[in-house]
Amino acid sequence: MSVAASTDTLRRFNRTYTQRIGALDESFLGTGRPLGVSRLLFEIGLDGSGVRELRERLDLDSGYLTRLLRRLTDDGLVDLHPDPADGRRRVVVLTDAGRTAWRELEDRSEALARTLVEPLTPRQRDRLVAALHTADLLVRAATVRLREVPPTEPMARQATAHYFAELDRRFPDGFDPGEPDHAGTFVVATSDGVPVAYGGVRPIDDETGEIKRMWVHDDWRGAGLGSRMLRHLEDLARRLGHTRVVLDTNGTLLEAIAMYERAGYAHIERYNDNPYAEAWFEKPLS
Amino acid sequence: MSVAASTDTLRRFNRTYTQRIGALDESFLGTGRPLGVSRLLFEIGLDGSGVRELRERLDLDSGYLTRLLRRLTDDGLVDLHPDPADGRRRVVVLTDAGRTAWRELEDRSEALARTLVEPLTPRQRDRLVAALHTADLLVRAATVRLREVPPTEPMARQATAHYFAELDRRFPDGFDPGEPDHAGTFVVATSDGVPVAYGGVRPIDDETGEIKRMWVHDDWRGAGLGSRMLRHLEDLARRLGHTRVVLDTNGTLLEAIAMYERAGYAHIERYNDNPYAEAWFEKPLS
DNA sequence: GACATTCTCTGACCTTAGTCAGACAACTGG
DNA sequence: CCAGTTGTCTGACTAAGGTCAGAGAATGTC
Repeated sequence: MSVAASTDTLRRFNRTYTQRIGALDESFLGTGRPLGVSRLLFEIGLDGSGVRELRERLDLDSGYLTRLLRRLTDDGLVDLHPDPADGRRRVVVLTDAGRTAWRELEDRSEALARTLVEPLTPRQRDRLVAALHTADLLVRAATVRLREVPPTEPMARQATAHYFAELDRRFPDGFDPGEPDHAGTFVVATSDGVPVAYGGVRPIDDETGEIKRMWVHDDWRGAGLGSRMLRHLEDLARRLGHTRVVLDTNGTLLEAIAMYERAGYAHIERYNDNPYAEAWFEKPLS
Repeated sequence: MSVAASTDTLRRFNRTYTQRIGALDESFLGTGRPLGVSRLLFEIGLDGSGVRELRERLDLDSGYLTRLLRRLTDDGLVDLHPDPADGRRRVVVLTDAGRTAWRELEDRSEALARTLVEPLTPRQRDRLVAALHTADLLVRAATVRLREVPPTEPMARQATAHYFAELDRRFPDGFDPGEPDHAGTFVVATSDGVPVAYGGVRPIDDETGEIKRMWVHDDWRGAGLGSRMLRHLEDLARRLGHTRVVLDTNGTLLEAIAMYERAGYAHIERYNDNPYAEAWFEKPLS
């Protein structure tokens, strides 16, 4: 289906959704407390959370978050403690009252879902659930956030570790990453604060950039994330002044090779001495 | 599928949706103007609108709507004229500048849809579109609003007209509504200001209420709306002090009969002299 | 050990989004 | 033609939901 034909349905749905469920959501969850505070309370969760993490996840201004948390502490719903591992940070935990309030939110959220699902027949329910499940996956995939990171940042390290582990799993004789090599500019794709794809560009010479460490999370394969990351890295290489990109890969990584070919990469001769590489590609950047 | 099993998916989707698309929506549409004003502008549409209708559709406070419209007129985007048919009412029409702004919103909305759809492969797009289409229908069905109305109100008249027209179409010898009879309490189900289902309860005696003029819009059959209206009318009858409800119907209305049986109605003897009736039902109200 | 950075918090400030009561004009039913 | 209703508008008010600059402590880096 063409992009244009898809957007109609999407827009119609968006309208239906914001009008109906959005309104319901507010009337259900925002009782007694403003909606934002309720959502924050819910997001803290029964196990508590780091303030830092909350700020990232909810994308809030730090001053604003402090104030929201103030309201929750004033109401006796949460306690703030300094993080034992890092004295600058705080962690939030729910008090007993907070736990009760959290469960009440949980109940309301469940009740909201019920009012929506109950009028439907079992068959319709099945259809709705299947539809929403699909939509959820695809919407998540489409709204993943790509961000440049230094390869030494925790998120990048995590992604790299996943990448190496996968190579080790898939190569017949395993994989040894050797000395850590942090040359290049790296990009991580995150969803809910978890790395789901990764990759980087290392300059080989003025013209040429090399695409490195392309990785996509298992659960996210087939969601178009790989091609998206690849396009993103090509843009990055272009911005870095390169006019072509190259990459190497191993013959066992069939999906990757297929993707490179789909994306307009052409086979070339060996250009490096990477012992694990079995195929080399290049693509000119227009 | 059970209600409980369904709510998980729904809640997860709701979370994904409000977090991602909700946020995108704001950043896309709310540029320059607050989101509410933008939405209002969009809702007015290229053909203009009655203020009264806008208030109904968007469920806004009249004072608030006046003020929102003020901002749009101040910005030179819309003009307000008195309705020629009724001097109390106003109609809003877009100015040339308003039309331009409207188209820009349209473009942005389209662009938002694109950013969501574009990262997907054509196959995934198909899946997303199908899923959202289904979800849209079912969410609409589940969030229809039921409201008591005097049977003389325009909305009720419309629904009654649809009902009579359908009987006339389906009965072999047509249907003649005869003298208008407005006895009873009526309920209309509306979606986006259009009646989609209708029905009423007329007291026969202290114990007994009669369910009358049950009608569901063609496009909405099979969405559980009929059973929902029926349940609603039973509740209404209960509130009116009745302990049982009865109804009559015609043999050609097979779906209706099946629905009554599913809902616990039992066949009884003829209890009235309605020449069109061929089957009579009753149900005790617990 | 100095310097830059990170994290939380505070004060000052602002817009958005709404509610409520009442004024006033236009219409409707008897 | 009069009493009640409907539709719009105004004034007065409130809560929600932020933004921005900077202070001050804790930590990392050289």
